[in-house]
Amino acid sequence: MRLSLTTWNINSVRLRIDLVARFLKAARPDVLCLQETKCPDDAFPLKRLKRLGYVHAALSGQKGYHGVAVVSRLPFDSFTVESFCGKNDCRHVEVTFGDRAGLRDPVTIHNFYVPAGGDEPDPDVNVKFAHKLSFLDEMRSLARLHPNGSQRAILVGDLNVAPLEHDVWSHKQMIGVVSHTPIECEKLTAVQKAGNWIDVARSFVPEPAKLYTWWSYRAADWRAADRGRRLDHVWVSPALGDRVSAIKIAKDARGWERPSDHVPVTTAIEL
DNA sequence: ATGGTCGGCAACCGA
Repeated sequence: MRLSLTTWNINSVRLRIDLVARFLKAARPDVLCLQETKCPDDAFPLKRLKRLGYVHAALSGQKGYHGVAVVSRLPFDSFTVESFCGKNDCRHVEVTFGDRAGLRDPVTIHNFYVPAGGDEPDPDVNVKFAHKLSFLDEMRSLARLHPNGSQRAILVGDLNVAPLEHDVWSHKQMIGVVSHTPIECEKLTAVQKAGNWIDVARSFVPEPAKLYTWWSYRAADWRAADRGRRLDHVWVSPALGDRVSAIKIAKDARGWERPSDHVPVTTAIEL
């Protein structure tokens, strides 16, 4: 069986439900992982998604800020949420597909929304940056993010860090900008190393090719400037390393009407 | 070097 999975920071799922529908009709992934839903669970547009065939949902939302969700055409066996830094701010949800999806060997999917970290890259004066660094430290030490040799796991989401030199339009000009500072790049890499996670996008498109998933709203012409960053990631455990058959970054979605500043990233995995 | 734009929700906060 082939599982296709999309991660997308939607920046308000209610405002952009028509764009979600447009994407799902065209791409038909089995699983959609959303971040920044900005939507309490009881207001999540489930009916619309069900009509599109996504009848299973794992929601962790709240009013106004943050929020993550996994919607799926396949049933999952379980879902849980993890809290970080002593806050319940809806930045993680995890689902496991197994028997109910017809899988003998289960697969766990972690969907993350890492704190953006504010503007000032100094944890002593900026509590948001301190929170981001602590969040990454907690991710690194969380045992459930250390899949063992045979465990099949996927970690996706808006990790709000562009860790490699060519994950930003200008390494030199971005080195002091939150999302690409050395300390957060090191901490995200430490999360990846601690869990032996494979960076799927970079295994298909190695450096020095530029690769972005986000373009700022603040550019007069985002396409012409092309000052992007790779903030959205798909990682797989070693057991799935040679089973990823494709990855696609849907850059065209950035040009849709009233778009999110992030675009969908879709992976296909042979299970 | 600076300021530039969004969305939620009703004054700013978070991105």
